[in-house]
Amino acid sequence: MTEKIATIEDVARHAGVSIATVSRAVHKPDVVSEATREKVQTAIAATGYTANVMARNLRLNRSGMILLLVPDIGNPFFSSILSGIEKGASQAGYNVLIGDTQNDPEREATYAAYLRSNQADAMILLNGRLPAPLAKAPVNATPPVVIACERIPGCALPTVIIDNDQASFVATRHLLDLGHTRIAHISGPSGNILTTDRVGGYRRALKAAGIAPEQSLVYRGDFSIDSGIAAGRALLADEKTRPTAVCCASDGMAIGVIVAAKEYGLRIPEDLSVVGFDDIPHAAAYDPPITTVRQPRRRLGEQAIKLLLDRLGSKTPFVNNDDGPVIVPTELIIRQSTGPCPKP
Amino acid sequence: MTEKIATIEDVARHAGVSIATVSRAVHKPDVVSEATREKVQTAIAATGYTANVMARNLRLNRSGMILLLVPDIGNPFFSSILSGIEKGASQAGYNVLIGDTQNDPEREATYAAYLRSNQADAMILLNGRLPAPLAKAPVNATPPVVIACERIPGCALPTVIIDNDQASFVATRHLLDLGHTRIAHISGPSGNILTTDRVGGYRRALKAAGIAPEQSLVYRGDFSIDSGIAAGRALLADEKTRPTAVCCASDGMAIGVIVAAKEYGLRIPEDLSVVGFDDIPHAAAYDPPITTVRQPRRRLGEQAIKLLLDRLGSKTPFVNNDDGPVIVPTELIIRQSTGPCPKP
DNA sequence: ATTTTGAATGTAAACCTTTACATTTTGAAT
DNA sequence: ATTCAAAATGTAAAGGTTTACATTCAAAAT
Repeated sequence: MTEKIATIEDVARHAGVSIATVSRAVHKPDVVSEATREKVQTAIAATGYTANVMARNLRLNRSGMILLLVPDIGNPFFSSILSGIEKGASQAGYNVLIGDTQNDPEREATYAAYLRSNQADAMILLNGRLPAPLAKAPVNATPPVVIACERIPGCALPTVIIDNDQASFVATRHLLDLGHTRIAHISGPSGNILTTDRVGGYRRALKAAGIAPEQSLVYRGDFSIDSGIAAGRALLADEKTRPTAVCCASDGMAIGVIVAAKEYGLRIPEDLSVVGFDDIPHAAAYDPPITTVRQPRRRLGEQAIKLLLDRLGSKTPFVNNDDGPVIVPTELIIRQSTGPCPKP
Repeated sequence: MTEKIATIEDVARHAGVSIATVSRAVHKPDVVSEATREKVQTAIAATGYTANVMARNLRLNRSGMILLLVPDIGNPFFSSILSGIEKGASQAGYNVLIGDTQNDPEREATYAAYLRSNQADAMILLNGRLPAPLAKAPVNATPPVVIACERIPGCALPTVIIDNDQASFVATRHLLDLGHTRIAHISGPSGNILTTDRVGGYRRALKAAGIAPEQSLVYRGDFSIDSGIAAGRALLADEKTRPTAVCCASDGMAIGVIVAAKEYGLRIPEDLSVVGFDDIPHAAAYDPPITTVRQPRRRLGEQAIKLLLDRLGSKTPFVNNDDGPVIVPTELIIRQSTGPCPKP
């Protein structure tokens, strides 16, 4: 039933040459005579031969696989990054294996083991945490790992990120410029470096404007729409203490806040201004279109894979240059979810 | 520098046994004596041994990889399906390699070649098209392939889908029940089976209500928000011929239509009713929340991987049972984007 | 004491490549 | 014709596993 798959030996027999010659005809055509090369080509076509990648990789001691760890593949934020990475990788002859870690350290560890077991040649981390087995590695061992999106403090591995602190600063200042003074911030989950950095930028902007940050105006979410709704309901419940503007760490949460605001009968942006983060496609199509910080997601992915391939190719050790992480610029996209502070 | 990675031989030496015993101690513990098993365990721990998966797979003639072909990883519709598949696969010890084909037949062919070259043990197709190399395969050869989401007409491979015709019928009838008679349909790209089936259900519902389908009320999109905006602008431009309801083949396009409708000053649902398809998370959070056909996406994924693993395990040939494709039920979720037909 | 059995372990082949090295062939230079 | 160099090809090892088969060993049965 299962038709036997042709091996290099079948091709060799068919072409009347040795297996070494077949291999050379394929991989080093210039070292083989014109006539033989053709014989081999014919034989390959005749047998329908495809090299057994597993055997090949075993011999070459590589897997041709790049492992990509993402916290949540369901988040559309990652998909463009991913496609940037995928494109670069496949051009260089690599496949991208996506590991959806769901923020589970155990899953991270499992995937990280792929490096040791030769299932992956390199790894890109989008999840902001060094898997345990890697963290334990000796200092001078530099695993082929690149970090993107979420920097890992104290980790010297090559990194490509945006300046989250600054981006959040700019977003908050946009609201300040519109005259808002009671500005809330809906952050990511605690322990997440994005949370730290973006809350930091928010506070810095307030302080720069001479406003004392209030603890009660910072609310934790998890980047999802639902967490934005919950945060919005809590923040906006009390008419007296209600902020006039909210700065969110994701577009999803911004949408959630707007949903909650509408429940309270608030108009956007007349009664409440809302800023998002990421600029996912749905941000522009929402009602109202959402002012947000655009992340150059595709570029993030492209830079990450570039950094990785450069290092893999050049045998330069996997440590950051002295210049530190690569930082790709963000842009505040002003749409219609933000407006002047309402007069009391 | 690069610390030598321990092989099974190192473990054997360390434990004072043969490599065969090491292998057995790991994979067939019951056939090895208690004492030896412990010696081996100690040796493994001491050497930090991890089996070279490549060598192992070469020997076992498997790759442990399931290839998943999706037309567009950026479409959030796929992510839940994906996570359902991933979960089932990893429980069975498989990895999922995602191939983003971008609807490019060449990329599809490239990925399909992975099956031959032992880079993947099986394949799940979400892209509605049999890659060329597979289509050419002899009739009785049944490659380990499962089809999900988009059925392939005339293809006997195991398939799990929703009843697109019926779902579209129900969505359209919902609008008819509300008194609408001028109902437009925004479809997927031509050549896509989803387009055929959903347009079919739409027409069937109209006919059942005694309404003659109008060609000008069917507009092609590509499932994206932008294509929905374009379709909406075209459909709603002329006040005289404007439909009072639109049935869309994706939530993204429904959102696009609403964006366009608002440009014309139309209120949803008072002036125009809109139905989506898929029930992505953003559908419920939109303003207004969108009436849509919920696809049980996670279940689709789970069923697909189940079908695949069953076949892989049982050596049953990869053809559909006589019962035909597995059909998972859909549900019309009625929200606030649909309402009674406006009185003229 | 000898044979038989069964369990535990070892030996070596096989999986399919790539490639260093050895050998043969070719063609030019003597 | 002979020699030599270069080009083309072949041989065999290596890569790390798993496993069929062979061997050893201890204990039970005779």
